Amino acid sequence: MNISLDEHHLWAKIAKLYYEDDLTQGEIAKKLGYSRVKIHRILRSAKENGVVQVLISAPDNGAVTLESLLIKKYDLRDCIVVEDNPPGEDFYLALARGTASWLKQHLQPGLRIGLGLGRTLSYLPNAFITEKEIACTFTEVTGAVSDHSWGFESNNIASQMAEICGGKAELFYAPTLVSTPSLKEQLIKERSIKKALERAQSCDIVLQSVGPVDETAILFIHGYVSRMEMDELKMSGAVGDALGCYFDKSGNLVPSPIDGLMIGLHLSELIDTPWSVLVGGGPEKVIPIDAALKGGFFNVLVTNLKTAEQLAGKDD
Amino acid sequence: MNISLDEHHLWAKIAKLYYEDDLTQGEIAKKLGYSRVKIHRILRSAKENGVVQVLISAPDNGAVTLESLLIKKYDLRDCIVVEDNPPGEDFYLALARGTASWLKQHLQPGLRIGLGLGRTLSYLPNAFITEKEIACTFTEVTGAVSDHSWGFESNNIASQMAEICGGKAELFYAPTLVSTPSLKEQLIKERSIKKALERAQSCDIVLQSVGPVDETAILFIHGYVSRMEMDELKMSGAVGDALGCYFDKSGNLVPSPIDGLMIGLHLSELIDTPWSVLVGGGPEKVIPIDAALKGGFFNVLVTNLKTAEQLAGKDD
DNA sequence: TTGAAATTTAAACAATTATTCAGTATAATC
DNA sequence: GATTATACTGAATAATTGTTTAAATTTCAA
Repeated sequence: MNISLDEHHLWAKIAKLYYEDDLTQGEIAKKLGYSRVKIHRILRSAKENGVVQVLISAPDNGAVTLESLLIKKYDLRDCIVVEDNPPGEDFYLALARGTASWLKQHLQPGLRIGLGLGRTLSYLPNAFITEKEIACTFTEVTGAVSDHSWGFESNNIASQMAEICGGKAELFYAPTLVSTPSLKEQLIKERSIKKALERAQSCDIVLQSVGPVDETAILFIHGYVSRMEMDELKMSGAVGDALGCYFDKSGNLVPSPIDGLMIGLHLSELIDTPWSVLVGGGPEKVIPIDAALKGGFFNVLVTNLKTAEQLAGKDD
Repeated sequence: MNISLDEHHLWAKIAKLYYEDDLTQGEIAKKLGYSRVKIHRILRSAKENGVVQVLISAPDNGAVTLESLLIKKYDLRDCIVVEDNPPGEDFYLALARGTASWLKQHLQPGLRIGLGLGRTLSYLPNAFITEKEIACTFTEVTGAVSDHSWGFESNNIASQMAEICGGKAELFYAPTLVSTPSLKEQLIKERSIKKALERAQSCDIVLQSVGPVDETAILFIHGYVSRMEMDELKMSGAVGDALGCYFDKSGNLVPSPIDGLMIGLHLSELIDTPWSVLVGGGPEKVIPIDAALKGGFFNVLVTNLKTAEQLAGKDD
């Protein structure tokens, strides 16, 4: 079936009346003497054949395009792509600003916002400003990292955020990792820990990052995972972790020695969270982020342009 | 009120989800966590602020643009703009093809199509082809021009068209003009003429051209109007005629000596015709066409690019 | 602080748009 | 020439979009 010039002409004329002169399909039909359905079909053909094109132009077009692409690719609820920055403070700050701006849109009195672990998240309070107070609760979803050498206290994030908002903070009084499974078993039976876990599970929003399975991994740096264990994890296909849970490149959870030692929300529990926000970017995070999103653990992504491009480009 | 970058960003993202990914406003709202109305407002803002633009591109864009412009300017039901041609056969043929193509779209069994006077219309049968027969009636709406020196018989148009369609022709057995008003009075009392006039009045479609008030006017050339009469008409503001009725540049009818002598449909009766098609083009016709359309006598225009441009450009 | 005006919101409603469906016509195949 | 696909049409219906309304919230001036 080929399309005549006359047909194109008619499509364009009707498209102009519809899109430019804002007549309704019914008005056009009555005017030109066609049926309403026919006008509708003509408009559809016009769109399908490229006579009508919709152009969306934003100042930061690249970012927007990637956002919508990634929303589609990973079936996300939302995606925020921030500008690139050289590695360092500014890089994290940009991600934090993106996260803060998203968060501000979604904060409502009474909501519980869960905060996970990660360097990126620690910048959040610096980027977060509110005009008005919102009575929200900021909750730690994992035990605290005992070693404070990162330059921040995990406690502080929840407390700081609560302070800025005029809301309250719920801290998780337990270590992130314990040394034996039996100790974990005992701990999670403790009333206070149980409560903390329940609070974590009932968050409306959870913010969390992911880490790679290599020497830069925080758990490795802090000695929670030995090199041998990490090699084993790699062998079994693990490409990243979040909340201390490892997963392979397809997003399937991979068993790890840490599983029995981690105190806090389990990654698989994020699936029930209305908003689970993955914040992160950088070359080493591309594969972990891709995997985590494929696993469906997160439904919102905050990342930077470069990372977004690489995620968009991955086509396996 | 100024618009922030963030706002643009949000508009663009939502516009992309709506226009490119074909999500409904409701789906977007549920996904992103806004209300449906908010998404609607965002989309409207995006359109209003030029973030969303609709581009309509046809091979013959100029013609289409003029068509929609003239439809708006003169509140037409339809408008067809054909390509330019040097004065002569091809010029008329192009107009005839345009008219024929429009007519073909609108022919339906049982319709009565009225044919007026004019050189342009005489080319119609040459340009008209149908695949299938349509039982239409082609009717002459004025008396015949007695002098056949134009190279065609007015009778022939209706007959030829009827033949092509497999429909029937209704001829108007009377002269276009008589020499005294009393003769006209007597004639239009005649049963056969009365019938012919009734037929003309009950047309679903009437095709007609307009003429200028100058030495090129057919009525002048054939001696129906003297130079003196024409000068008088000009003095009283007449800029053109159709069906032997003169009108000024605003489309108001101007009394003329011919009014009492013309046998046929009166221009003012066209206002009740569902489709009254003005076919014509050329530099000398610009003012008459503009005037006739302002008078509301026609609701469809078939013309050529150049003429359309000049009509579009007239802004008085 | 108070209270009037302006804005914003979500639900209900109205209008428009999109799809389905059944009937008709046309083309292709046997 | 009969028969099956294929394509087109418009009425009916379903879905979506747009507008109104009235209540809630915020803003601003006194």
